[in-house]
Amino acid sequence: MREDDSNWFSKWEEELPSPEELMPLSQTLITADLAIAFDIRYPNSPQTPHHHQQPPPPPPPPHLQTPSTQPTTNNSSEFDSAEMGGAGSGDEPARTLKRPRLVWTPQLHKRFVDAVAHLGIKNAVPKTIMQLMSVDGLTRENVASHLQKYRLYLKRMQGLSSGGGGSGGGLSSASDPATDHLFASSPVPAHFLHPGRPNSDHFLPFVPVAALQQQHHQQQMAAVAGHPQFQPQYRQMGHFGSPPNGQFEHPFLARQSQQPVHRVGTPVHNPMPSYIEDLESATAASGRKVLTLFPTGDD
DNA sequence: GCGAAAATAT
DNA sequence: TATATTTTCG
Repeated sequence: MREDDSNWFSKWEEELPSPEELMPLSQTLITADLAIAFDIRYPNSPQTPHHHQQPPPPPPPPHLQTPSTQPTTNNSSEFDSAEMGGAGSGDEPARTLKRPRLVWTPQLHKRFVDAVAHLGIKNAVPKTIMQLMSVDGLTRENVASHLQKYRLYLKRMQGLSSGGGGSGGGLSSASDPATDHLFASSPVPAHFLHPGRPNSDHFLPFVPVAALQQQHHQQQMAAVAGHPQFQPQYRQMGHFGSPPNGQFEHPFLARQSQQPVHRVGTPVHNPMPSYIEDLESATAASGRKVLTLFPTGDD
């Protein structure tokens, strides 16, 4: 079991989205103007057949919440510069803006579950979970509300699996596809369901120091427009054992196609994805625009 | 700061 | 309409 401890983090690390995954997000932070100014050009994804071209200039200014209506007219709205005169600085938006709706993607949720599992249901409270998750941009409120839902989900599961046994890998049909899509995407630690059964599990060795220490620095959240959903960037805590001054900040590199799930009458074969653990979803073809977060002063 | 409920957006 | 996420209240 000790080995497990040492391994869990490694495994965890591996699960973390590769830089590539995060890249696209960073790109969005750069506005066209800015990019031009800096002579930066993103190797944007291959031209999608026929779709609305990627939004022109993703509004850099941390504003957000694009009205998700009308994907066709990607005209962004008129938010942006000009609007907050009282901000004092004027150009740099204060961190007083409202954050965009957080989208709990399977990955995020997985992290959440992991954190909760590692903490043990007992210590799994919003603040702690949030810290353990080390997800930039995630707020305690976000976690709290998700936790609320998650608990509800667990409760439901208990009820359904209580009488019968669902032992043996046979996942009972406790989860409604429509009800808990997200939750179903990540395995629920068995112990969660048995509070009254101190099995071998909770004893969380230690938590990454990096995760606990308050790093009030510049954290940025990225936003994606189009189908991508809001994906908070995991804080850079990869190696806490690394040199104290090991500050590798790779701004933005190149990243290309992620995996646009174009399921729009495209001649793509659906090999019956047995189980996608990356993204799924797409909430609706309406085209949810996404959100962007920005430096939160505190956390 | 936590948890639950209400409110709101999608 | 139902669901997801946020905001408010105890």
